[in-house]
Amino acid sequence: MMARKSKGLGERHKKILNFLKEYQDREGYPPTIREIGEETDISSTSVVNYYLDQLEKMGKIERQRKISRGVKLANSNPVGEMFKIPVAGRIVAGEPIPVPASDFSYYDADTSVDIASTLLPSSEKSDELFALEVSGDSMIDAMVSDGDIVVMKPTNSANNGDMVAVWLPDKDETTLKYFFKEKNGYRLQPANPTMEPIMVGKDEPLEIKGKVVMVVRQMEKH
Amino acid sequence: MMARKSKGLGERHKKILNFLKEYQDREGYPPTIREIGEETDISSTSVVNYYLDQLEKMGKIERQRKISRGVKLANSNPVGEMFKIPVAGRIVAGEPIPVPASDFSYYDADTSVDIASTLLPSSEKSDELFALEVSGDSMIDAMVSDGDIVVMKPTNSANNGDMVAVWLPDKDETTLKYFFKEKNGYRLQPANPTMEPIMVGKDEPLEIKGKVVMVVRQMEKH
DNA sequence: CTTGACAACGAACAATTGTTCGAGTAATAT
DNA sequence: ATATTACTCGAACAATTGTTCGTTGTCAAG
Repeated sequence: MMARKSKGLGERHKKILNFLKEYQDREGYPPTIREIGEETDISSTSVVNYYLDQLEKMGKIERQRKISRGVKLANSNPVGEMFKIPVAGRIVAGEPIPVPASDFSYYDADTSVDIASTLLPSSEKSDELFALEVSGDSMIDAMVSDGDIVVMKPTNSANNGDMVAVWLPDKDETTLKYFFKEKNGYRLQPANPTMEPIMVGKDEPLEIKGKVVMVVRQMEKH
Repeated sequence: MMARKSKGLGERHKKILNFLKEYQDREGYPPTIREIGEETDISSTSVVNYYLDQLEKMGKIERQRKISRGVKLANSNPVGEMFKIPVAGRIVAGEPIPVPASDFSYYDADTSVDIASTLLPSSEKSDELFALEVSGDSMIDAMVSDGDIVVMKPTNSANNGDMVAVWLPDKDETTLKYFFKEKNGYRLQPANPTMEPIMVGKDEPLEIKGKVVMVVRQMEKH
C-alpha cells in the first residue's frame, strides 16, 4: 500500500505543489489546508499539515504558521523582476511636462506600464521613474512618434549625451533632445541625424525636466 | 474634519490600495482587514470593511466575502507575467532579415529581452515572437534608430495598417513600413509622416517577413 | 513477535479573521 | 431646527481556518 519511503517528492507532494501554484494564479491568494486536502484527496487536515511541514523542510514552500492561507511557493518570485511605472500624463510639444504627484504611488492597469527590470539600465532602477505618452507628431525629430511611451527619470541636470526632456520657456516648447554642454551654452541635438541641433545661449532659460531612460512603441493597442 | 464627499478616491482609499499591493508583493498573500486597519490608522474593522465595500463598487478591488484574506486588486495582472523573447540578430537595411531557429527555445540573458505581457497586444502573445536589434540609421524613416530593438511576429502576410518588415529583392533592401494594399500593388508608408511612401507594383517581388509588434529603445545600455 | 518510523484518519480545539449592529459626530441639506 | 448623509468607533458574534491529539494500519528492522 505504501508508495514511498522518504525519497524525494511523492505523488502527494507534487499534487500539493501544483495545486498551490494553480490556486494562487487563479484566485490571487493561497488556499486553505482544507482546500488543499479536497483537491488532493486527503481527508484530514492534519495530513495536509503533515505534508506541508515536509515541503517546508525541503524548502519547497514557505509557511506563516497561524496565519490563514499563509502558504506560498518558495523561489516563486517573478515579482520584483518588473517595474510598474506610472503614466503621469501626455507630453505635448506646446505644453509643460506633467510630473507625477510625489505622494501618490498607487496605479492601476490603465495608468501604468510594466517594464522588465532587465530592460532598465541598472543605474536608473529607481522607483521614481515615470512615463509619459507622446501626443502628436511634433517629436519626430527625436525619433518619437504619436502614442509612444517615454519612460523618464526626474532630474534637473544632465550629462553630455543624455536624452532629456526640456522645457524652453522662451519658446513655450517641450522637446526631447540629446543634451550637450558647450562653451557658450547648450546644444540640443535631435535624435534624427538629418536634423539640425538647437543652440541655446548661456543666459537663455532652459529647464531640464527629466532624463529619458527608454522609449516604448506598441504597434497595436490591446 | 471631513475630507471628501463621494468624489473619487479619498486619502484612505489610496492608502488601502497601496497597502494591498505592497503587502501582497511582500508576503505573497493578501492582508486581513485588521492588518489593513492598522496600517491605515483605522481603528475599527467595520470601517475598513466600509471602505473595502466602496472600493469594490468602484471596481478597484475584488472581494471574496467570508474568505480569509479574500481581497485582491482588480485588473492586477497574474503577478508579473513576462515573455522572454530571443534576439535573433541584427536588422540592417542592406541585408535580409535573420529569423530565429525554429526549434530553438532556450535563450540566455545576452540574447533575449524581457517584455511584460501587459505590453503586448493580446492577439500577439505568441511564443514565436522574436526580436531584432536595429543596426545603423537607415530606418529613420520608420522612426527607428540605431540600437533600437524591434519585436516581431513572423508572418508572410499583413493587414492594412500593420507595420511590417519587408524584403525587397529588386532593391536588395530591408525596410520597416506600414503596409497598405492598393488597387494595383502595395503602398509602403513610412512612420515618419513627412516622408513619402514607396509604391510597389503588383508584379514586383515583396517578401513580408514579419509584423512589428513593438519597438523598444533603451537610452543607456547597462 | 515486538518495536518504531511512516502515513493516514477524524474529531475536538483554538486562533484568526470576516460580519453585523448600535451608537456617535460632523457637515450638508430640507 | 430637524433630517440626512458620510464617516467613524467599538464590541459582540459567527465563520473560517490552523493546530493538536488519540488512534489505526503498514512495513522493515531488531
